Amino acid sequence: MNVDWRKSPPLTTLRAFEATARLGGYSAAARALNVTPAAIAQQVRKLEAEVEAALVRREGRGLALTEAGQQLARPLNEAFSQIFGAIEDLKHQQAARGVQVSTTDYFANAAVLPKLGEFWKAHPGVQVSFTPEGNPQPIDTRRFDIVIRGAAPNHDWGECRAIPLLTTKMIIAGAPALVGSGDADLASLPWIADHTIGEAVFEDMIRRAGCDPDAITRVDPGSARLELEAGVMGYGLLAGPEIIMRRHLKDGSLRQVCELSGMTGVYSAILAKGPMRAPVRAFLDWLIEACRAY
Amino acid sequence: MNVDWRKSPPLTTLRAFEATARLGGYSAAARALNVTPAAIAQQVRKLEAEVEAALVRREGRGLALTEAGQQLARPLNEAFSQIFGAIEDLKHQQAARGVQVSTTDYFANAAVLPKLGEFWKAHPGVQVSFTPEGNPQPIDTRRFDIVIRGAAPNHDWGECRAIPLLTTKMIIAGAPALVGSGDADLASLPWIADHTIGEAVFEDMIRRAGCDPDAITRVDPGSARLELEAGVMGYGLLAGPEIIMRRHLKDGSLRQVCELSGMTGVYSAILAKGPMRAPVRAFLDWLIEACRAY
DNA sequence: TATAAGTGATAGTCTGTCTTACCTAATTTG
DNA sequence: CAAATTAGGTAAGACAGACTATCACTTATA
Repeated sequence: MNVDWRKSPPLTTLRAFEATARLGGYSAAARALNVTPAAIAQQVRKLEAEVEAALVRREGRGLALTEAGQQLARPLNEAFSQIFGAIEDLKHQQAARGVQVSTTDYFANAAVLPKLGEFWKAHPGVQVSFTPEGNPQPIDTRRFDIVIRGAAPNHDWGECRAIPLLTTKMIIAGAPALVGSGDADLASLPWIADHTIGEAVFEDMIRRAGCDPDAITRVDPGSARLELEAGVMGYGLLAGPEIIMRRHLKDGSLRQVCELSGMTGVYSAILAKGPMRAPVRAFLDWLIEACRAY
Repeated sequence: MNVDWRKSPPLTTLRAFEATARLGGYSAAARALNVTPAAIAQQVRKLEAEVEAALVRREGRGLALTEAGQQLARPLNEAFSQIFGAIEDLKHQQAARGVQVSTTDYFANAAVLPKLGEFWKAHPGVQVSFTPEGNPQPIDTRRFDIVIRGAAPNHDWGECRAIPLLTTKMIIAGAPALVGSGDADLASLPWIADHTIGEAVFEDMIRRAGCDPDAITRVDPGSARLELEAGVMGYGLLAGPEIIMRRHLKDGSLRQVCELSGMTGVYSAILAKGPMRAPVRAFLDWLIEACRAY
């Protein structure tokens, strides 16, 4: 139906009257709407002036509806119930839907999963679904509430909000068996075609390490998810963010060859602009806090 | 259904979104609600924050609804249509209902009916129903929109609004055949038991005329409606407002004996407090103007 | 009769909506 | 292809309308 609000009374007056009719008095309506009875009385009088009819009549200590009042009260009650119901449905639905997170495998393994138990404990009701994707994969903020990606500090995320989670050095590392204990001759060793941070960044790193991207031997394990494992197994050098190799550096399965000075990676949470659902905010807050520790 | 408005978004945001969804954009919605597009955009964003979901998405030059938006738009549209319809129904019904007027017979005959044609002409759509009642008859502002009654200027109308229509002298008059051409001996003549202004006032008038209400001869024509006619026919003296006898004074069928100085009658329109329907206001305005001429 | 609970009325405060102004993006038109 | 038009985005300030506070008054209930 075509509704022309220009010749309709303010909605607040309708709401006040509806509550008055439903609850049987100004005082009760005032409590329900969290205002003073005087406010309700004013609104109802205003509505009466608008429709040019008496809607309530004083009766003893309370109020009674006039015929016109009863006639108006029923549809108003139904309509407001419908509105309220629609809002509630949407809200619940939003709150119930878990948090959809897209991460790079390695970042999830290195930084998120180890601490995720804490989040489960703190927010038992919130379901978080991870979808590991390659770092260069396009960012779909329609499907995902949060997309975690690594990039250079000055990366332009376009339309989206980007919240920096942690900064990591970029390093070159390899299995001890490959790189030995001292300085290694990087140009002579094979490189794992590390895709964790993107191809362009990878080539930049190789140049910064003093090698020619086109001249080196590249080893591609076939899947991005196997690159780190391939590095640990000694199939080649790994170039990438320190954070994703940290565990292996610690337990000795990888050894850092050099640090690419003047180069840092930033992992950010990418979100669509606009409102944020409560569970998303909860997870994001936790994520920011969790990453601060690294 | 029990609606708790304390955890529901402001209705203005819902109205703004509903219009946006129905009309397909902020600009169109703004035109419909008679505000600027910026106002609509703000309201919709506020609603999005409230329900924690994106409702609209920019698409080219215009907008498109998200899934959540579509889900919310349908019930809102229905509900607002219902509200709007209920208001419209009530308003039309109010406007269509004619004006119910209760008058005293004589006042209607003397002051209202002669000019009523003007009102018909000026307001062809408005139906006015007159219910002649005796002046002392109780005033029922529930059944009547306007009650016209005569009384002393200081009369207390209680709960109601009283709008003075015209002031009239109180006089004593009789048929020429009864009172002759000079001064008449009032005490010796019969009096019509004039009820047009009320019994108490009638007795007061007789005293003011120098007679004892208990000593005079009273002629009661049986019905208040016949009193004036009885006076014209010479059955007795009439005491009452000048206005209701004026026509007869003019055409010579009645002759004024004396004027009760210090006594005036006021005919007033009595209305219930509260809002006034448009046709009622129209008639009242006309009535006030019409009475000013007397 | 006292007390509590409700409505009626009004003046002043204040919150929230709206406007203004300027911007960018996408379409249409000369 | 540039100019014009139409749409939405954002921020600051103006303004209206809703609300509060407080009075008086009425009607139930103990």
